[in-house]
Amino acid sequence: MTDALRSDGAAPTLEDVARAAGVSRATVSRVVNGVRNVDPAIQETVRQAVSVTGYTPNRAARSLVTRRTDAVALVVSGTGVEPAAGGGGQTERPGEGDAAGRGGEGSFTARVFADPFFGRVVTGVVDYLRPRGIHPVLMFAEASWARDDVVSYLRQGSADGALIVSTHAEDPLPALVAEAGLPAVLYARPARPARISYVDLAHRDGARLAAEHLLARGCRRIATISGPLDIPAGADRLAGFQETMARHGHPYIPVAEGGFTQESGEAAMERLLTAHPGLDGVFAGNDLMATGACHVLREHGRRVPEDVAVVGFDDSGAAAACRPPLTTVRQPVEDMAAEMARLLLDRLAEPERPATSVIFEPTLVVRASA
Amino acid sequence: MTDALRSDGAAPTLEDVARAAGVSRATVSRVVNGVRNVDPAIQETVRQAVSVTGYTPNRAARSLVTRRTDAVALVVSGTGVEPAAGGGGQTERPGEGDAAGRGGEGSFTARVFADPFFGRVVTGVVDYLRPRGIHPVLMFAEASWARDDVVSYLRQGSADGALIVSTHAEDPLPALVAEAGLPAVLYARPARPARISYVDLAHRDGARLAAEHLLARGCRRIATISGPLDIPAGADRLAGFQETMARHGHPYIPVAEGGFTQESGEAAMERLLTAHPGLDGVFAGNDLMATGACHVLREHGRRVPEDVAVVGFDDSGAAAACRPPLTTVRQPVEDMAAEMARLLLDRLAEPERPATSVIFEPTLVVRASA
DNA sequence: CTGAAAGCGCTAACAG
DNA sequence: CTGTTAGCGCTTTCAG
Repeated sequence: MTDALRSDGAAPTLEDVARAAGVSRATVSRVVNGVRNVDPAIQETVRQAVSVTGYTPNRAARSLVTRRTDAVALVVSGTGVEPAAGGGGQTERPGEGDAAGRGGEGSFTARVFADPFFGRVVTGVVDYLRPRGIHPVLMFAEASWARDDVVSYLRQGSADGALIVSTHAEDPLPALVAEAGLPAVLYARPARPARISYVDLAHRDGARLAAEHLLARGCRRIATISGPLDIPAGADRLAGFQETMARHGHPYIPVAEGGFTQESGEAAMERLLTAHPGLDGVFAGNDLMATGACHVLREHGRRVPEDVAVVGFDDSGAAAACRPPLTTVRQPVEDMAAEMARLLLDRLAEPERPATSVIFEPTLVVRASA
Repeated sequence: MTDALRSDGAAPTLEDVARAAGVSRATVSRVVNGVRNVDPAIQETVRQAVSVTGYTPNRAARSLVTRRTDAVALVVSGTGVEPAAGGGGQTERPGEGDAAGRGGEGSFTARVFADPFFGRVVTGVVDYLRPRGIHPVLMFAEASWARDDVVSYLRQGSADGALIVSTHAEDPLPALVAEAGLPAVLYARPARPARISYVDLAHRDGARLAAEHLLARGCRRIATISGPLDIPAGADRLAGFQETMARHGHPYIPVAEGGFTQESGEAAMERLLTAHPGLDGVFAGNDLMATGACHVLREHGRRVPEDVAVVGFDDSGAAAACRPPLTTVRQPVEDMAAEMARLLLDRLAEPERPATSVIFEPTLVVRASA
């Protein structure tokens, strides 16, 4: 277990082990890689030599010949968490100076992790990849230069493929990656179909669940706080909700658009309450906004769920942390992320495999808020 | 910009570019790497050839000779977020089967990201590393096998060094890495000093700020919800708080230990309230627990801050999201994480540089809760 | 079943 | 300033 047998400080190589074991590099390579057809006795000798020398295979050297890195890029792409600034994220690349790139509250990465959603994606991906010896490299692609980084990173062979969380419809990354023929899987259906696998949630079905629950509960003056409408998840949840409500005789539903943040949920709830003081039910596009709605409702003297019932979406940690705990539509993010990883690994093992998509069904989780 | 000039599907190599430009590989390498001493005219020719062939340097090949990967491991180590199970995280490595390692609510990775703290660390690290072309590889080291993975990952030269978030005092990883002589920087001072750099917060000073604020506000029946006492950050905050209170004539302070989660904060607050119904001030070891405390206080009819003042710690997103918004002690996590990254890069540039530590000073952020 | 030999694609002396 | 020449450490035919 020691790094002995080498005068210089350099790490021991196959050559060193071979010499120590009195065999050839090829043989050592075979036993290290568990290739069969090696005499058990020699196998043992080699193992000893490996442990005596403290040998560890050099990954760069191995990658060079196998053309595999056992790493995948986990990229968070234009997420719609971006501020409603003009342009389209085509900002300049930040300087390389000392003060540059220091993450204030406003940096893209900071905003990304402010939403529990991404932590769940990471969890699902990592838990699937880890037992398989694959390592995730974290990347963010909020601007043109960052997208180029992702593409060249993959083209350099620094990672075997990419897992892309791309919630924003206008995100150009999926197309870029697909055109370049790079192995990738998306979280969320791409705006324009491409030869690329993805996982997604049946958002409309989830919204239907929420609508039916509110209705079954006896709510009759229902409003909704939608997510950003330029994000498919936001738009689909709204559409599904309106659709179901219409089918049940409520063709018009007041809607206030939010930005998937608690703060925006609070603001939206304020607007809704001002315009419709008598409402008795609210469906929010995600749990963060639902939490904000609860706060505002209480501040205005409304009891939840007695006076106003509230249903969220996602079943993130925020749902259970809310007071009262939120009734919400569960999006199995961890499972979806794991599936995304599985699809990528399948594709890597079998490059010709056609692109596929897996759509998950949401479920209603009833807690105290509705 | 096209991948032309190569009959087979293989990626173009330096050789291809050299041929296209009518120069040697060495020259192409020079211009690609921006080495001076290359005739401007030839430089231009080469650049053209690069773009015509669609050349991208192969990272494995480059790493093999430079012995650099431009990647660092970002590892979350035994964090004390672990359940209070016996043993010491020496559990078996999970199977490699299909069902194994699928991240339920209970997996280590899931628990890690349930705390906003880690997202902030990632933010700080990524924002510092990105402009410098370094990529973070996410790793978790909650058990013995996982720690070995980290060590061998580094020894394989898969990453140039490690950024280790190790909050738990008993965590063996810092020592393992230090002994192996691998470049690394810690977030939080190691239990036993080692030749390894770290960043940390002056926890006691932060607790002092909280105590003084509560006192200045007029609170006289003060209690505290501490973090896990086997985590230095938890113990130090408690010690600092008690110390300051004692100095101000309050030698005895009721304390309930929590686990840095909202839920544990709720339970602790219940206990405190039962034993000391008349309390008028609470200092919680972090914002999550403070949020839980606020919930329980309200449920018990106490107004915050009128009846009971609450001070949190960290100034994480939870502080602003809480109703009322939390007065809290700010830990500049993003800055600390960036500094951690800076220390590592310095060390990589100058291997002989001695280990250093940087201690950050907390500040009080006054909001509505106290 | 084992060894010899040929590279993978790139950088870095060292000559010229 | 540019080209030639060695490898970096490993896997993988191909012989034996």
